[in-house]
Amino acid sequence: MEDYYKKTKHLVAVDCVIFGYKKEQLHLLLYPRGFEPAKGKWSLMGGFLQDKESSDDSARRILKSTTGLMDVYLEQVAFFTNPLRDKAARVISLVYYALLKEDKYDETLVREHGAHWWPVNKLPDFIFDHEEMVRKSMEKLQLKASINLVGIELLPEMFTLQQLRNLYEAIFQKKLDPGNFRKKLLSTDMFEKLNIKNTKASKKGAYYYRVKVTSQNKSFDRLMKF
Amino acid sequence: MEDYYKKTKHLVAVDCVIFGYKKEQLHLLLYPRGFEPAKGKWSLMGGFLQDKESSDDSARRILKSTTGLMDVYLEQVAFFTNPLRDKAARVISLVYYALLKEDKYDETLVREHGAHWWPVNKLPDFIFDHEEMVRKSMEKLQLKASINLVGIELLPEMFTLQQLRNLYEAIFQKKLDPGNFRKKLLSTDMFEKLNIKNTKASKKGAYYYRVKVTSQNKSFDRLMKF
DNA sequence: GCAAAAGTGTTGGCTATACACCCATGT
DNA sequence: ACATGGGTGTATAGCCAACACTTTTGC
Repeated sequence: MEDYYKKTKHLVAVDCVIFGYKKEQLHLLLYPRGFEPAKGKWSLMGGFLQDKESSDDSARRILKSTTGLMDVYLEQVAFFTNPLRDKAARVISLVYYALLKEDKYDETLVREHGAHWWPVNKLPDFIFDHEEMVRKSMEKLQLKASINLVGIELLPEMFTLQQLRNLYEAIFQKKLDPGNFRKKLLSTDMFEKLNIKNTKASKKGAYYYRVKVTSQNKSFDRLMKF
Repeated sequence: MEDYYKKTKHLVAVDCVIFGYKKEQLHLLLYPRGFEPAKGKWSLMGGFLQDKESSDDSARRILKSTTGLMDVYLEQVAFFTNPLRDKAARVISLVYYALLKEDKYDETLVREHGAHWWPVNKLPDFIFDHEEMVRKSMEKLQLKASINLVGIELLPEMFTLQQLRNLYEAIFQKKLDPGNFRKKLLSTDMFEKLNIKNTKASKKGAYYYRVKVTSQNKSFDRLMKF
C-alpha cells in the first residue's frame, strides 16, 4: 500500500453537466464533438484534472473558460470508470452538475466554443456515456430541489411565484398546481414579499419576492414533494 | 482535448466503507494504519485502481481479499480529490459503501488483515479524510433505507419484524415504535409470512418473514420516514 | 363584460405519531 | 400471576392534491 510509485496512474477527466434556465425551460450547454471517434455527437464540457488541482477547482476552471462565470453552484454527481467508456484511451470521469443564472454567462465565449443550449426534454445524441451522466444529474437536481430551494441559483434576485413555479415545473418536467405550489413555498417562510409588481405576465400583476438572506442555504423543514 | 498523452496522470484509490450488522448494531470494518504518516489511526479498506479494471471491479476485488465475500451490495458514495488529502502522494479516492450480511464473511481473513469491527456510534480516529467518507456513507445509507428495503442485504433470509426494526434503528440511530414500524413495513406487501416462529427473543414467539422474490429490488411506494 | 392570471379557501384522503390494549407463554 | 415482547386498534395532527371561488385589470 505504501509503494505508491509502483501503481498504475490514470487520466482523470472532469465533466460538467451545465444547467441553465432559459425561456422557461431547463437547458443543457453542450458542444459538438469535432473529431473521431463519435464525431458529430454531443458532449458535456470537460477537461483533464491537472496536477495540484482539486476536481472542484478543475470544474470551476472549465466553467470559467467556457462561460466566463466564476461563482457557480456545483455539485458532485458520480464517477464513471468503465475501462472502455472512452474509445481513445482509458479515462476516469468525475461528473459535476452546475447551475447557471439566467443570462449571466458570456454568450460570446459560449459561441466561441461552438456550444449550444439544448432543452432537457429534447436532447441530442451524446458521445460515450454522457447520456447517463445527464440522467443522473437530473435525478440529483430533482432531489436537491426537493430539499433546498434552487431558485437562488437559477433565477434573478427578484422573482414572482409564477416564475419560481415555472422553474420547478422545468426541473420536474410536469405541471404543478399554482395555488398549492404558492402555499407550499410560502409556508417555508423563506421569502420576503417586495412592494413591486410584475405586470408583464398578467393583467392583475404579481408581487415580486426575494429569498431572505437568513435562509440562503437553508433546507426545507421536510422533504418537499413536487 | 485529443492529446491524451500530454495530460497528467493520477493515482486513483478505491476506498470501501464496509457496513456489517453485528449484535444489533451497525459496524464498520476498519484496519489500523501500521506506518507513518498517521500511524495508529484507522483506515477504510482500500486499494489502487488497476489497469483495465472498473472501480466496481476494484471495490469487489478489495472486498474479496479482505472478507472473502464475492457478492456484496455496493453503492457509489463520492469522490475525494483534494491534492493534499493524502500526505504521501497525490491520490484521488473513489468511495463506495458495502453492505455485508451478518456472519457470512471470512473471520480468519478479516483478522489476518488486523481489521476490526467498530460500532458506528463509537468510531476511532481516522486517517486523512476517511471520517468524511464515513459520514457521507451513513447519509447515503439512510437515504437508501428510506427508499428501498435494506433488510435483504444485511439480514439473514428469514427474520422477524423485531430484527428488521433493530436494523433500522441501527441505521437511523434512534428508537422506532414497534407497532407503527410493523404496520408501515407490512403495508408495503413486500413480505411473506412464514409458519415458523422465533421463540428466542420472546415468550410468545414472533413469526419469521421473508422478502418476496418479486420485490427483491423494488422501491417503497413512497419515501419512508423513519 | 370577459378573459386570464393572482391569490385564498375548503375538502377528503393519506401518513405519521403516540399510545392504549389484548395475546401468548416461560418462569 | 406476572413480566415480556408480539401484535392490533384508535385518535389526532399534519400534509397533499384537487378544485371551487374571489380579486384585479387590460382589452
